[in-house]
Amino acid sequence: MEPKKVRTRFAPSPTGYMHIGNLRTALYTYLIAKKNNGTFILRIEDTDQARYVEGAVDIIYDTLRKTGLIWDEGPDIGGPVGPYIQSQRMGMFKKYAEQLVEMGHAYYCFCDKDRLEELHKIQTASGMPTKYDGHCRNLSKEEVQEKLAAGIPYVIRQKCPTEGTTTFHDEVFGDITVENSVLDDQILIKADGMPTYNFANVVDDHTMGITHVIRGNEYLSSTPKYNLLYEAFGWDIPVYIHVPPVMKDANNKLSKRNGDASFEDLIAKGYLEEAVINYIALLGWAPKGENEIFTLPELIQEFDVSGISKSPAIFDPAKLKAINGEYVRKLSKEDFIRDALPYIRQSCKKEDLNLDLLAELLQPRTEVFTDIPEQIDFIDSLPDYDISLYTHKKMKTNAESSLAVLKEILPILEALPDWKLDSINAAMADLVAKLQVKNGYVLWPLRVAVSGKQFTPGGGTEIAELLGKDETLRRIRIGIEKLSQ
RNA sequence: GGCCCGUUGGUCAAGAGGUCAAGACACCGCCCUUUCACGGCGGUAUCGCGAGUUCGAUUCUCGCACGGGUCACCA
Repeated sequence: MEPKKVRTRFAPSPTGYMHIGNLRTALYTYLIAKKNNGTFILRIEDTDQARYVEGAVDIIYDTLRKTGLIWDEGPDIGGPVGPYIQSQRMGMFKKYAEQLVEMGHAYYCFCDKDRLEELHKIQTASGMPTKYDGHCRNLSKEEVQEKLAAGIPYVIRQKCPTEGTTTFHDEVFGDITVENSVLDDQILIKADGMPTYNFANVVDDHTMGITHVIRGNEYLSSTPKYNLLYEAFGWDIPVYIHVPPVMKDANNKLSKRNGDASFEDLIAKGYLEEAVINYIALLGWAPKGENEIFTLPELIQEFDVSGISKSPAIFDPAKLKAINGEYVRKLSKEDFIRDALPYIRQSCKKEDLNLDLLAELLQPRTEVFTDIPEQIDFIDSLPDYDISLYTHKKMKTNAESSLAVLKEILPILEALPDWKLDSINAAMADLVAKLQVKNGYVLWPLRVAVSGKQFTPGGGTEIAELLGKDETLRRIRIGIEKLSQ
């Protein structure tokens, strides 16, 4: 039998932000489609008007576009099985539900909310499982007609078998079997005539030809009921791929409510889209080989459902940072400068800044762009430092030796005709040779004097070039003054 | 509480009935080096517990513990 062309769908609710778990689901959904030369579909599930948020759909579009998860069919571009916005598909569901009633797989229920609440209370109090008690399950056709005619509000419920078991297969979790007796006769069509999510989802997935359903494993427990629906209609059951949640810590999911970072937040914090995608791919999925750094096209090659983990994965900011660092280092110098400039300007306003040189110093030392401002906060003005910085055991320097060295350096640099890194380096090398000391004996005091810091991107000579001759000399004089006191 | 699912280092995780139980991040040490970082080399650290099957279980089975999910006219 010719296998059906793979069609997957990402079906988010427009809630106003894209959280990491959701984005990962979108990624896996995309990868499974592309891996199989299939179609990746975007469907917006906006039927909960109460939760509707202005602009939320745009956030979904933006995020998917920025991360490269480009959909082949969707609300904005259409496709053969539209509409792709659930609220525009409302007309079709009731007729499917009525068909189910006729076939004996669903029934009208006239129970009002008070009765249901009462039932729930009793069941909870007596420790019984809370489920619909089947009150309207066996109404005769006449009774139903009568109530319908009388205009009594009703819902349509799924008629689940009460005996036996239902088994379904999941690509991640394997075969799962449940007792039919625990299945609730869930509502398919609400009193307002609209479908519940559970029903709409099944009908939408089928009518859109979805072959692989990728979703969070919180849906694992409702899957048997979905399958009963597919079977009742005689539809093909999709391949299920349930993915475990992304956690903040051992006990809590990553969520906006806990104040955890959304995709947008991470980008705002200076992370690169590619790095975020690469990292979240690794959260709950392991590649076959030892490499962990993959671009999106490489992920398509590498991804395999068998590598998806069954257990939850804790989001580790340290690892994300490390991976981001890899991507920052891979950037071309031009791209690095473009992305880093706003962060550079946060703490360095100097006009005639040698961006080229600064970028070379900064790029290997930057894991996240937000590291940058603090690294270069000494450029605009010399920090007020303590002379203890001049003491470095390994360099064999102290305040006294540094003072002597700075006094040697000052006239040499004052006399230096062209202020270029090479000539500064050469001048310092000459001094080192003349004094017959180690490089650091001369260069450590220089760095401290020009930066006022212990750790800087690049060494004293690079900083000297960056600062320019006048400022460098000024700072060396300040150093001499500090050390002379 | 019923049902379902899960449990390999601090984190992500590979793994197979017999392995010195991969790799990455983090951490530590060394090298490189004018500091830090980058890069290179090395190190510490893991199979939840108890039975059973077996010559041998981390791997298979069953209990237990712990954690998660689900039990809406929400999605």
